[in-house]
Amino acid sequence: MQRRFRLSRSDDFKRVRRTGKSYAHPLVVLVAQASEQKQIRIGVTAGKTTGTAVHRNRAKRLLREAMRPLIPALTLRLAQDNASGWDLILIARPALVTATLEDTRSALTNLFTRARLLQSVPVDESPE
RNA sequence: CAGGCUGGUCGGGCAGUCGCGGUCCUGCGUUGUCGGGAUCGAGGAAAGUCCGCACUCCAUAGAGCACGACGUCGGAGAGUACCCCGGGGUGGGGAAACCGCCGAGAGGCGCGAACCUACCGGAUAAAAGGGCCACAGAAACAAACAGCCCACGCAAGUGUGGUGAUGGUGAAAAGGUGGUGUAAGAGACCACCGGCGCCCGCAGUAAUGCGGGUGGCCAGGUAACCCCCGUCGGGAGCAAGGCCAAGCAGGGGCGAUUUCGUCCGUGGACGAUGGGAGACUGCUCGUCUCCAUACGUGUCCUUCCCUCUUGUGGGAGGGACCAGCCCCGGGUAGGCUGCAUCGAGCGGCGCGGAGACGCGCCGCCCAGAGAGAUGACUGCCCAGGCGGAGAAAUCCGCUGGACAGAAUGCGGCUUAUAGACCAGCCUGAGGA
Repeated sequence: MQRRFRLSRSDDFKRVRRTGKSYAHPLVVLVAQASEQKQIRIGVTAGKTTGTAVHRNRAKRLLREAMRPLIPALTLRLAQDNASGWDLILIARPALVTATLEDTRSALTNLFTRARLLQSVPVDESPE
């Protein structure tokens, strides 16, 4: 996931977490808020409860790697609906440390479907 | 071969696909949140933050006190970092890391290799003091419970005195054995042994060791108690610090009161015209937006209540507007820098040294984010583990890699760590 898709400013994080709408999953929590900018920006977070620095890094890398192939679908839908952009925050939960890439990806598609950012799940994956 | 000790090394490898960050180069009818290429991209502990140094800011005439840390000897690090003086050096001074490294000594401990020593300054000891020593015990540094002895009080018994030999207590009760001596005893005295101090000699750079002489000095321990002696020590930290700097607030300045028409009527509304400011836009034109001097009993919008001619008036509340631009200093958000290689730097070879390490030559340039890059998947292989087959070599299957993630740099320490390898040494057993 390239840096240009990332949410990086501290103020943005605060704003989204305060006013955005959140969706929970055992592995990860999604917080979403519409923005004026015509693009998707994603912030990835792992708190102290996730574990040590190694575990936090592992969780964030897993989320970014799982997120990467989903970005084209999200931006496509953005173009179709001519809708506003979205600022998203993904918050890792402790169980994510032991999860595989496949687990993480299905968790994300599940969350995006529930948040109505994706219309249907991709072909060979199903939300749990 | 088994068990053990010490030191060191490594801590998965290769290939492919997809992906991320830095640096450099490069392409363009498209200058991009663009495309292409090259190259580099975590650790031995990156961790804990227990310390030292560099670096930065603050404080600081000099000296001392207080407080804190440390304490066998020699060496390496290092005559380095750093400080001082000077125009100029072959100049002067000179470190540190909560006991780090090498070697030695002393004490302790283990069969031994080894290991440990805040148990290595001082308790009369280069020189001076204070405190404390639980329980038990008569008494813990001054002392007489029992016992022993003598004298006196007639005696039994008791009291006064002497005694540290005997008993008991205790971690510890004043060096041990034998003798002399004595009322009984005691280093009170003597011989030998042990300890301590002093003197001399020898060995060693030294700590210290050995030998001789000498002093009855032998009345303890504790300085991770105060204290004394010696040495060292300003404080805070990269969120240090430096530069730039939206917005808001502050200070200063510039800033348009045009004309005509219509309507209500001492002033306004609307339209036109001209004027001012900003944006598009670097400039001209043009277009668009805003402004009309005004913090007032202002204008506009709106909610509720009363009046009630359903329109007006009054009251209470809410919202919007009354420009814009320029300059100034301080400075918030934010940005840039510090910050990524030229250093007590790393690697190789040679030489010197017992070693820490030093010298010489050659080569190298080696991560750098700021919501934080170094990852994911697949295949093959490898150390190791488990199971099976086999007399064995070996083969087959399954499994399989810990602790852990840079954030100013370097150094010391501590802690975590699956497993593997190498070297030296010790003990025991067996063989030649």
